[in-house]
Amino acid sequence: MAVKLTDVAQKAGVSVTTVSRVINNHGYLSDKTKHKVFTAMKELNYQPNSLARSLQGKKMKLIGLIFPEITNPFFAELIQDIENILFEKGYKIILCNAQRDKEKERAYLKMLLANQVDGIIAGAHNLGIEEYQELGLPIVSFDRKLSENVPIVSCDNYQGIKLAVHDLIQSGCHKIFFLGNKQLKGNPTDQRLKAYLNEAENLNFTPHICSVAFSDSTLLKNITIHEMLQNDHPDGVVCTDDLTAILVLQEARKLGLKVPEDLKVIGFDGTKQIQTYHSELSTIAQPINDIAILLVKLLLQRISDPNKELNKKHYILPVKLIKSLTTA
Amino acid sequence: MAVKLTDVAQKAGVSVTTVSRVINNHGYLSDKTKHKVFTAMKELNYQPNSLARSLQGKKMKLIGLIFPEITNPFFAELIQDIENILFEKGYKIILCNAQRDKEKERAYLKMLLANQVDGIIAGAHNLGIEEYQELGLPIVSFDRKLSENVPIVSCDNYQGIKLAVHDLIQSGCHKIFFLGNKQLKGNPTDQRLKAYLNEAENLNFTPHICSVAFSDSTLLKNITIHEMLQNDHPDGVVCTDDLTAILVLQEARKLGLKVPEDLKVIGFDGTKQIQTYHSELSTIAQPINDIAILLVKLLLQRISDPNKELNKKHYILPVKLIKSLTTA
DNA sequence: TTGTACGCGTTATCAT
DNA sequence: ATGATAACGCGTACAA
Repeated sequence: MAVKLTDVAQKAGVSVTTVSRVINNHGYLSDKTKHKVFTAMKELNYQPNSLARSLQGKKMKLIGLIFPEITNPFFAELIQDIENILFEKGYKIILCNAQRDKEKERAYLKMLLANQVDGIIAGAHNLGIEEYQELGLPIVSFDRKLSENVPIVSCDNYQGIKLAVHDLIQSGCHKIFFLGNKQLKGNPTDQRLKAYLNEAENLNFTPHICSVAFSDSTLLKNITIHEMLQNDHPDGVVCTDDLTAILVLQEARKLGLKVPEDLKVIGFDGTKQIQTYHSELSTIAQPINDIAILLVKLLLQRISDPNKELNKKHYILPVKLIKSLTTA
Repeated sequence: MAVKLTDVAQKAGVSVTTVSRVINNHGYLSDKTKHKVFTAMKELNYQPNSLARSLQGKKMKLIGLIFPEITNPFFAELIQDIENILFEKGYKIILCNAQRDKEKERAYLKMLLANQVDGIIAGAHNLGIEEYQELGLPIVSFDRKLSENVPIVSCDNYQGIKLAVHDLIQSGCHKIFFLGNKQLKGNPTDQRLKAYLNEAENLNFTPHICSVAFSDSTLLKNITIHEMLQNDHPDGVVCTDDLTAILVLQEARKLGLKVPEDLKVIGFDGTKQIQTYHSELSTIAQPINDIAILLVKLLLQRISDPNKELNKKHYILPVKLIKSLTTA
């Protein structure tokens, strides 16, 4: 059995109350007693039990993170940033890989509840609003609308795609395709398609939408992309994420299309990973670190004061165009 | 306050014991009672408190994962696989990003202890053996030697580099460089350099080692690679990870070197990510999923039977050559 | 078949 | 300045 308060108390020749006081720096204690207790703790390598502690109503300093996957560099970088910030503040994270699995997400929600997490940062949403609402836990959401009283953080999806379209137009494109999810679900990311359609109207070009779902397999995406390139001959493609943009580049190469001469491509996300290992790709960069900072800040606010009204429901962070070879 | 056992008991008109029995399916209960309890649970949306449960001696069903980073696709995929397998078995994970930070790793170790995790899968090791040993917790290690009684899982690092060298030789290389960590620390990954040196002797070529540390910045790596390519004119490079291999390809392109005509490159890891988005790269693939399966299996064994002697200390899993364009 | 009472490790309240 | 004890929510021996 692990070392506990009683052991330390016995070793130091004081009561458990005193030891608890020393640890939590409560009330008045003589330096002599403090010293005795500290040395006893060191000697026994004592580590307080968080569980027993939070049984008393203390915070677990534990945050649940729900994301669809961590192998996608965007999520990996976002999660890593969130983890770093939370660690600084003394919080640990339970990582939940919801994939596209309603049941898994539901199971994880239960687990987080059972583990008395202090709050949840949600980035995957296979589930409906209600299930999140009835948790009765502080939640913040990334890029998805969950409920009226859950604050949303997202980048400026509209402005992002607008920048992308303008970049392609300025680079001389005439037949610009939108490659991404077609279904609108009331989420901030819907703004991407909306921006594309609006700009098509403003800039007077015919919109073409090639639909690939985030959840499609790479193989399926490749086939869709191949057909688009071969049959429709776009000279510009706006992709709603960088990975899909890379697939377009690969398929283009296979078809003997020269980038950027025959075809220009622009992505979305702007992760360090892709910028380092595919530096040729033009993209719209999301401010990943700022998103992480804001998500954490809002969550900790809600944890410390759950009933305070939200100033804002939806926080939109600015994006940045990173121009590179694929739209040169 | 959250719903607790007493609330359910009251609602169902039975004692807490009965409710507890229903939940854990213990002893004999009348169907009528069961039914009453179940409906009460549903109505109150009751969720047992893991903390109180494990205070009382039950397992937390929580595993700590310590890795240096999650943005590296190799770790991301390994962690994702581990997470999936553990989830199936009813375990949750606390993710610890140790980076290259001794203090952070130490702090995390304490936290894991405080949170009563059932065990640890360790893949980052800035710390010495002792600190892991005195935890008194079931541990398994990936690719690093921690302690005599901590089982290690790793791929066949020796065979991997041997395959890589042979592939380059067969592709006609004469001046083959080893690009990776030069320092030997008694870990399984040391076998990579050893294999290179041995094969140089066996196959009768002069070994050239270009040293880059895993922790070097991309910029620094690029400079080192650039100098190697420009000054030493290798015609083949064995890299100890895929990401570094991609950097070599990029620097080669900048220098106008044609791959594979002027220069052949082979990587190590073989993640799905790199294979999908850099399918041109030849590499040595680690069996990531098998590693995950084995790590979990060994850990759960040690959790259920901590004192059982290890059959083996070091489990070595086979690697596979994936031949592609960069060594064509 | 069901209920009472105690213990898990910690903190808070009340005493001394 | 320090100690005794109840309470947190749950599981379980023991009792009924």
